[in-house]
Amino acid sequence: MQSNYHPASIEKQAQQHWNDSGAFTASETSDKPKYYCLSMFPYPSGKLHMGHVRNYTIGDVLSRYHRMKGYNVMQPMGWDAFGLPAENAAQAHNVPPAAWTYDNINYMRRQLQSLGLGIDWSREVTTCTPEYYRWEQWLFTRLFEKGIIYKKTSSVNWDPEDQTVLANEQVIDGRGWRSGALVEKRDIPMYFFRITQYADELLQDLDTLSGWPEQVKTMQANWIGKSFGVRFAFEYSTEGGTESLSPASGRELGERAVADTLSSSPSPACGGGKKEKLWVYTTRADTIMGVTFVAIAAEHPLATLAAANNPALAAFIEDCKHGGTAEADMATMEKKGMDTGLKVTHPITCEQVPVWVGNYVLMGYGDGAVMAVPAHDERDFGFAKKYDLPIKVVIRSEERGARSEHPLDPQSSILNPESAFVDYGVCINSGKYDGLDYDQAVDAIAADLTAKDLGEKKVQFRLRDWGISRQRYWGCPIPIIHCATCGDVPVPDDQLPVVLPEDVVPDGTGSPLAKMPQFYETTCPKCGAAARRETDTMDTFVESSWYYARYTSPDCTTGLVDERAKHWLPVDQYIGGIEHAILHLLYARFFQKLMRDVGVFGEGATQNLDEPFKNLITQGMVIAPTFYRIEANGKKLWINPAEVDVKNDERGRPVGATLRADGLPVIIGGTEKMSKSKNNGVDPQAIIDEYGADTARLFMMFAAPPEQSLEWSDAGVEGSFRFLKRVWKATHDHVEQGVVAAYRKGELSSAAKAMRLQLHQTIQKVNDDIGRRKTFNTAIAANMELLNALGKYNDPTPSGRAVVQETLEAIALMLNPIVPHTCQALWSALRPGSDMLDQCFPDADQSALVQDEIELMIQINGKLRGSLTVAKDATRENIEQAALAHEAVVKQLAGATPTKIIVVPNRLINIVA
RNA sequence: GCCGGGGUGAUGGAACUGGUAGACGUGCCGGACUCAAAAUCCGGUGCCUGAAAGGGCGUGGGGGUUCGAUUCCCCCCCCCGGCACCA
Repeated sequence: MQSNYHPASIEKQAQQHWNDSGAFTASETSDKPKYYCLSMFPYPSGKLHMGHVRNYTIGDVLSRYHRMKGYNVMQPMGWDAFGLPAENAAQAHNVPPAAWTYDNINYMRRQLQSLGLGIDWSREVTTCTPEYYRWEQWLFTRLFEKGIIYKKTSSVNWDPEDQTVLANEQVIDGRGWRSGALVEKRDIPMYFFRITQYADELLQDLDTLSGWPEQVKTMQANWIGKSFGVRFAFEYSTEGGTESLSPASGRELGERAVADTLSSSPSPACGGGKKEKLWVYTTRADTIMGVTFVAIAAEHPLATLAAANNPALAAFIEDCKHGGTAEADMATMEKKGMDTGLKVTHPITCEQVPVWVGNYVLMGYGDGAVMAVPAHDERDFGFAKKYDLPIKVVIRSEERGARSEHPLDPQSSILNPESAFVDYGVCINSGKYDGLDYDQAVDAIAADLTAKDLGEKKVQFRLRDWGISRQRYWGCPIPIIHCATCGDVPVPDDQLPVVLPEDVVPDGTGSPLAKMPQFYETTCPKCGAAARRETDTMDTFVESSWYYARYTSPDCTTGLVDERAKHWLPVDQYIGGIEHAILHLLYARFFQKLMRDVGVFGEGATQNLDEPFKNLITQGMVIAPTFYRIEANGKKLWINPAEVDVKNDERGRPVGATLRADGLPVIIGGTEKMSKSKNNGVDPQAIIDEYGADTARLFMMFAAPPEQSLEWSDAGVEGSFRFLKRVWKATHDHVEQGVVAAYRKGELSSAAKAMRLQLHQTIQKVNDDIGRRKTFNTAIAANMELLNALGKYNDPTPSGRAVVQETLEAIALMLNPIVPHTCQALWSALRPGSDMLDQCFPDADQSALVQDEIELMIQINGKLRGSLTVAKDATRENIEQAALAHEAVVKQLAGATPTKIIVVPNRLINIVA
């Protein structure tokens, strides 16, 4: 064994050995229980970043731990290879996205391999290859035929200068990121996945995911947003103009045709005559008597109607079309509105209520119109204040006589309301509903609306259908052919895949495929006439929604997956960034259900295949300090931490920083997510080259638990490297002393017994930390403590050395999932001729854990005053007596009699005086 | 704006079910080794007070429940993630 720790040669040798032995090739024929461990696959952006290293190290630690626990482990890897960055890079470097992407993949694969991950590379999938996306297209055609995929128009960000559709990310302060032109909303036809049809199942099945973090389930449940409310209509008479409300202007309404949103029917409700209906949805029907206006979206057909003879309104509606489509922008922008001049009839009071257009009303949610109750809704309140609309209070706080702190509550003595009273309470100023609580009022009002045929209780979801059409080149072609006579025809199986040409360099204007007759000119599969192929591609979220299934059958040419899917699915452990908590994870869950229902997994194979991911870890970000200088033009010049020296004061506090190149000061910024824009990224490759992959892995696992953000620290990396050197040296020094024989029971000194007690306590803790808690940082800390204790334990006798051997072997085994190269070598030294790949993870020796005495803390009035060592089986009386006789207790009590003594077994005694 | 998460020494973090706050690492201080430095090893290190023993304070801020609160409840501040076309 070499006396010094040389990671470069150790790691090369270990990786060679793992490759040669095919150690990580997963087989379906093993008789061990399966463990499918999946990390979110990377986008091939160029090179690995620290977030990847963290993600894949967590996956590898769990894979190797379970392998050592007797599982048949499958850990695959692949590439989420379609996407926008490839098109941007293509434009910047004049190289086709395909070539750029494949180059990146080849470079990043080598980087991943140098991390020593136990990956089955024979299962690698790349989403931009026809072998992969062929099955995505196949599934698309099946879903299209089932009606799960449908077409409707939807709003996109339109850059009028570049004549192209922009992603939300490409819209900055309402302008196109390249052109700087004001972005407009534009309605175009798109294909949608009917995810709302699965809303209830997606919500309910969250309860079955006991291995998911609560926060992720909460976020998904809120995203799906099931609400119980009332959908009802305000009526109004039309004096001409309804004929302009053709169904076509009801685009965006999705399932409900405009005829339903603005339906005509004779109504007996408030006066006779032919009436139109303006539908709204509310979860607060109990406040219906407080409605003082109705707000509709700018795109609402009624707004279009009202604007026909109203140029000011038309201009306002036009103005609402500027700005991006992102919900965060919509929700944070200034609330603006304009009176349409139209009045509608309140369905209960029959009063006339004004209709306003509000820029905050979303056309894509519900009916695109809302009832406004300024007294009891914050947004309506602000709007009413701004435009001086009436505020009618119809709810007071529930407890009679209780003094509310809200000025809008009649029971309050406070005046000048500055916010709405949004709590639930009891109806007032509401005629026959006075005195009813929320549930009673909603029941009564819904019943009255139903009787008038003007509404009913309704369950509504916040979740919207998933639009997947993208007017981009570098994506999976949508397998549809447009025929003048046959309509939208799905591409037949024998014509799949629709291959994306790979030699295209997009120019940033419009969609390249739409300019390529050789791509879009085709014939209709049904009638044979000349037809046009769809030139939109799919949202790249589609590829990442089913890749986990393809890993089970990566080479299958007869279907999306074959029978191997049933062996491996569901994924036992999924690991990825918290930023995917909603969209990706919801889409993947949706796809699992789609594939199940299409029969991808075979007939009668639905058991256990409702959900794709049994256990989930959402890892935090990798963050690092930032440094910058203010340039002459006032802009910040960000400087990489690697080029900066930080000065600390005598207590270690940073007091300043200088640029190494010129020795002049730089400004210390905040600690933020590693990014190109802040130039605070640390290249994993540099760390691997300098310290080895194991040091990088160890630091990543030690610096923070997986779910928290992880702060990069060069000194911390040094510390991890130091620890590996200490383990190496301890093993080396021991092995150099020669072979040891096993000790016999009963011959151990008390120091040796204490050493073994700590060893087996550590083994127990590490099993719990890795297996149950997934807190690798505390597992590593426990091993550090153990090594520190071993350094102090110095027993050169044969039995003493046997305990050292036992401890060093256990340390190598326990650290193996985290630093596998080093432990592979340590094991060879400790057990010549034996292979770490064949070893099991250690279990604690229960007999070593037996203790005769325990230490109890003594508190007086909850304050720590001393401690007491008692026999393990001491009675409560014995403990109390011993505590009362304790020197510190006698002194503190000063003769007083305790009123109460609390004894918490194995922990403490609290004497209350 | 809405949804979710976080805030503990100089610093990354630990304290798992309400029971010893600060494990382990980093930094810093002191010592050993060295001509010297680096590396390595040993000791110390929450703050205030005290010669010491000890005492007081202390988990973003304010309040509450409890014998006992970093942990549970209410209000507030700040930071981060997501918001449907970044992945």
